[in-house]
Amino acid sequence: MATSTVENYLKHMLLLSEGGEELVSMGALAEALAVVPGTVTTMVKALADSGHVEHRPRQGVRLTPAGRRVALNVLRKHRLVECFLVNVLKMDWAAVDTEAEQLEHAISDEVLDRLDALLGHPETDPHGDPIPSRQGKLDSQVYATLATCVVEKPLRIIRITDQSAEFLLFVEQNGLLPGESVRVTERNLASGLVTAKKTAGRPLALSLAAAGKILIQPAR
Amino acid sequence: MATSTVENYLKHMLLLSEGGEELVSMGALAEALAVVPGTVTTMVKALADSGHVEHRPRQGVRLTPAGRRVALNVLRKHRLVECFLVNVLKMDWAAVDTEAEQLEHAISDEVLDRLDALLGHPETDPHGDPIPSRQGKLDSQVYATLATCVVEKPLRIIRITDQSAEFLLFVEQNGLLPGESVRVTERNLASGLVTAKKTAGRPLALSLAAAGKILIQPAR
DNA sequence: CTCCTTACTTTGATTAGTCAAAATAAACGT
DNA sequence: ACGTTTATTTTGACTAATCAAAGTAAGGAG
Ligand SMILES: [Mn+2]
Ligand SMILES: [Mn+2]
Ligand SMILES: [Mn+2]
Ligand SMILES: [Mn+2]
Repeated sequence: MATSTVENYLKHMLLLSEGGEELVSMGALAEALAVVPGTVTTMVKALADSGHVEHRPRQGVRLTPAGRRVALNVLRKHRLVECFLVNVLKMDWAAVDTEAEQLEHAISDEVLDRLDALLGHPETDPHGDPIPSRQGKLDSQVYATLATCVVEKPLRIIRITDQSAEFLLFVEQNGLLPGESVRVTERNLASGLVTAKKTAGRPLALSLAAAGKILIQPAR
Repeated sequence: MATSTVENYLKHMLLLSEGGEELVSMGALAEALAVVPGTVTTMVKALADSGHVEHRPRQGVRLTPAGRRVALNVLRKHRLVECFLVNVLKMDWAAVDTEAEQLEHAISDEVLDRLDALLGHPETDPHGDPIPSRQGKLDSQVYATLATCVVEKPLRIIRITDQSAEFLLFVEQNGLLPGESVRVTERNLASGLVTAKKTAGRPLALSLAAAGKILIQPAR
């Protein structure tokens, strides 16, 4: 069995390569895993030996099909656990990522399947992040964000791509949860400010950086 | 935070001293944890340094109040998780011990509290094992067993003190679950056989060793 | 009392995962 | 093209947890 350290390495590689086939840089991986770069080099060489990754020295690293399989399974556990914590245990959506970070390594495939059934086979977690299917298919659709969308068109919020408790709390308190309707009333590149407005609410100012973490779709 | 290894050592010390204040032998701990005795000696000395246990060289080891506190919290997690797996996820009661062995180290106190509420604050797990209270109180009542009880009196099954899947499966298939009514029709010390009979069922033969793992109470 | 058995402890080695700091390679700017 | 910056790799050391095997202490059996 893969240790939880190995599972974390593989999962973060998957997240950092977001669908595509690009190489993940050692630095980015070190940053994501909160370890020093030398540690990543060492671990990646071990993961290459065990056939989970392909290591291109001084360029980066890429998951093999075997490594991707493991990573998808861990990510599926992570996101289904988040669903469980929010929908069944009624926990705060800002707190569940930390919990799931541990639980993703502790639940068996058997428990995973039963959780999935209990929850009614959800396709996204509470943050709108897509849940890999049991067969290992992961939705990789690319969405616009509040920083890139057209102004004044009605939008639907799809996903929040920042798991930090602070940001999620901010999003929640301003009613920008996945599923909500919103539109951008103004975007000023010079000041770096975006103004968003819910159908029945006062305008809300966001930095471009923050707006870029809120994925949207044109309202149907 | 205590590592999961430390949590396992402390939990098993608690289980091996069953309520009382007796010293736990190093050999028994090694057996329970499936490690060699030398490993236990080393770990116990470290646990003594961290104030979790008191080590009497060549005699045994005992939990300090601090160590007992940790152990009770882990045991509470273990048994509540078992309840969840059986009552909510409908898993087989013979399989949940293995699952809980991992999960007991991965769930936070916050999740623990919410699970407890979801399950309606149960007092025992699916095997009849008492669940330590949030305040650290553990029921230490001593029960008779099918090997020690009086013959022909009506009994109620309270608890099964063997977590092995084989034994639990056997118990389940013969309807000896906690809560069921039963009586001992015969006990032969020479042959080491006990015969038990449910109100509406044919007689069942058990070894004294097996009968001793089934705790009972006189039916009310 | 002496020897033996048994449980326990010690010692030395191993594996997984990590960091600090030095070494190296590639890219980059002038 | 040359020196500089930056990312990556290497090296040496450390912690937690483990085992194998050798050493030691106590408690009987005679
Ligand atoms: Mn994790
Ligand atoms: Mn999420
Ligand atoms: Mn455990
Ligand atoms: Mn149990």
